Amino acid sequence: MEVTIKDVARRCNVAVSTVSRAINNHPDINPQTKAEIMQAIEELNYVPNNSARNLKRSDNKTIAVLVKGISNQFFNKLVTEIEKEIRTKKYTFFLQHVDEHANEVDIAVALTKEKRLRGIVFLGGYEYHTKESLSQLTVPFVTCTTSDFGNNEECVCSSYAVDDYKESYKMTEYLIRQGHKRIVLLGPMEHDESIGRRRLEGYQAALKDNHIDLDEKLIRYMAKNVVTYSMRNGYVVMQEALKEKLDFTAVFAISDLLAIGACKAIFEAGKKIPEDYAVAGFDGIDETFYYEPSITTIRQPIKELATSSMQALFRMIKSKESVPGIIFAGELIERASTNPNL
Amino acid sequence: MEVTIKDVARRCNVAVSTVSRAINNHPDINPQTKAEIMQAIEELNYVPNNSARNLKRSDNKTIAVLVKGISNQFFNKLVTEIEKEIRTKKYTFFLQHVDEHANEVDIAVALTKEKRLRGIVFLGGYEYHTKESLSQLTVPFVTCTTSDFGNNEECVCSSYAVDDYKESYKMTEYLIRQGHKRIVLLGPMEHDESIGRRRLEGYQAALKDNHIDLDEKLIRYMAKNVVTYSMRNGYVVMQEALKEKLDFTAVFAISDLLAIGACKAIFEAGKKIPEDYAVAGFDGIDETFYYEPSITTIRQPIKELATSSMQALFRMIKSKESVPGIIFAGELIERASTNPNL
DNA sequence: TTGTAAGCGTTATCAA
DNA sequence: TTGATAACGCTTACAA
Repeated sequence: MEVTIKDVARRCNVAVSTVSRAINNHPDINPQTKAEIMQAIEELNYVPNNSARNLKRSDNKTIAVLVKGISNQFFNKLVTEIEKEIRTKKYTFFLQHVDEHANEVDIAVALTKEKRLRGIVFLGGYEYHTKESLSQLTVPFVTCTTSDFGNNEECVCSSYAVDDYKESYKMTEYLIRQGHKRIVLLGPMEHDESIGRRRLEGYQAALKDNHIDLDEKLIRYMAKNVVTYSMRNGYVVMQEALKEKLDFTAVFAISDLLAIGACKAIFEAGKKIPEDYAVAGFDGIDETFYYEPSITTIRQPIKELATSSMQALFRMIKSKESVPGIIFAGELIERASTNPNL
Repeated sequence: MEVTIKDVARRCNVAVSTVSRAINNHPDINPQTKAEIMQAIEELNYVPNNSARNLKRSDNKTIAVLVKGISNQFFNKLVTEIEKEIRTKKYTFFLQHVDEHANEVDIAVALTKEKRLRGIVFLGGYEYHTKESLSQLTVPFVTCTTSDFGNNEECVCSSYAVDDYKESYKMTEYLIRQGHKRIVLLGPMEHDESIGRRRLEGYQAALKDNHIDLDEKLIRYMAKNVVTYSMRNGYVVMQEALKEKLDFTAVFAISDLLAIGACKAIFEAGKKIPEDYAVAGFDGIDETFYYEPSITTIRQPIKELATSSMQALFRMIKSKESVPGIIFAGELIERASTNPNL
């Protein structure tokens, strides 16, 4: 059997409450006694049972991170940063991937009860949830990379993301200024209501504002039955477009991984980047730099996204009041995939 | 306050034990009563408190996955598969990254007590641990991608990995047969005692068996102060080698990410792949296909690694007896980065 | 088939 | 400063 607080108490000839005081840094304890207890704990290799603690304590210090959809490099980096922040604050980090088609809020509600969460981080996911489901979320939460969940006046929450519409607009306009008029959009799933849609809208708006007629054929939705936002998806969709002999001079993919897949399809068709087709992505993952040619992209500030999300979450856990979120600026990084002079 | 089992019992005019029987699928319960209870649970939105359950139950169904060192695409894919397996079996998945320089076994021991783990999965990590520290591991564990932990007769454990030595030997020999005699090894950290070392040894052995003198200058250890096994590390080390005007015709990187970094450095130096330098990697991540040119690599069977590890772990949790591990064969995938005809 | 009650390992309250 | 003890929410003998 595992060693418990009782064993420690027995060993030191003190009551369990005294041991508890020692391990929890209570003020009213004799330093001498405490020292002895800590010594015994060391010797016995005692580690408090978390379940018992959580059962008793009101403050079960665990934070869940729910990642919606398949996790890729971008999310992984974000998660890694978040995990660090959580551990630094001595909270327990609990990660769960949630299926593309599942309702992350329902899962969060159940998880909160089951694990007595203190806070939740939502990564990715849809933007709109009903008031009813949201009001069931009794702990503070932050949405990261997705601006917010819609009707959430009653919740303690905050959100941290770039303005997907604006950044997408920025990239499209950049391509237009590079002289492109026929820009393929490697876009979201059809009927997407989330960040993918925002990016699509930014593209459309930029074209319009620059008096370029929107050609629906240039909008290529993500392939079904292929992982969303993946290299493979970009590859498949681009192959299709090339096979159709679609007329275009540039590709704007709404994620870097899609962009990489598209590049491969283009190379396999015997074309050059950027001479035949310019290619740009979105997210700013490291791969874009290392690809040959390096790929133009919008860099999302991952570190800032992670730290400010967590800062807000911890603040809300303390104050039980929502804090204002932040819209971060993305950075357009121009590289050789859209500019032969680089 | 959260709704508890008592609330459900009260609502149904039954005892808590009856409710417990209902939620735990005990046979001795009136189906009618059970139905009513389930109905009430639904209505009250009741979710059992995990901590209380775990405290009472002997079988706290959680499995921890410890990832050593920074996590990259390769590990992420593996972890995702493992998470799926764990959830399928209705276990709780608990992920923790452990620092490159920390002792993962010590962490596992503490975690086991704290969270009452039923099993552990070690990903990456060093190969040798002392008998004493290992004997403290009271729950079954599997090591995945690292052959084993050395002295572990007393543990309930198993291991799943490719033979790093052999696969590395295979790749080196392949490059030799392609006509290369001066092959740069983008190798492990200096003093590495883990898989990196195995791969280095495989390289050395292949050269020797093919009567090629080993030139120490061709062995490039990983850069310190840069994330290990990362694109950046390969990039930096390759830049260095090129600046030295090192004489070589091929590069064998002991990870795909290193290989990609190396490719970039080569391109930036104005050289061609594979015409000037052939490049090969190790692991078989998707990026190697999408890179231009596609990169020759050794594919590790991620899916099989994950499923067989977990199968073994579950079996050991049941039987409390070690099961034999498996050494998987890697697959050499020849691509354009080493063969201009592809 | 159901209810009663003990106990899992902690922390917190109260009294000493 | 310390100790005894109730309680946290659940499972499980055992009794009914």
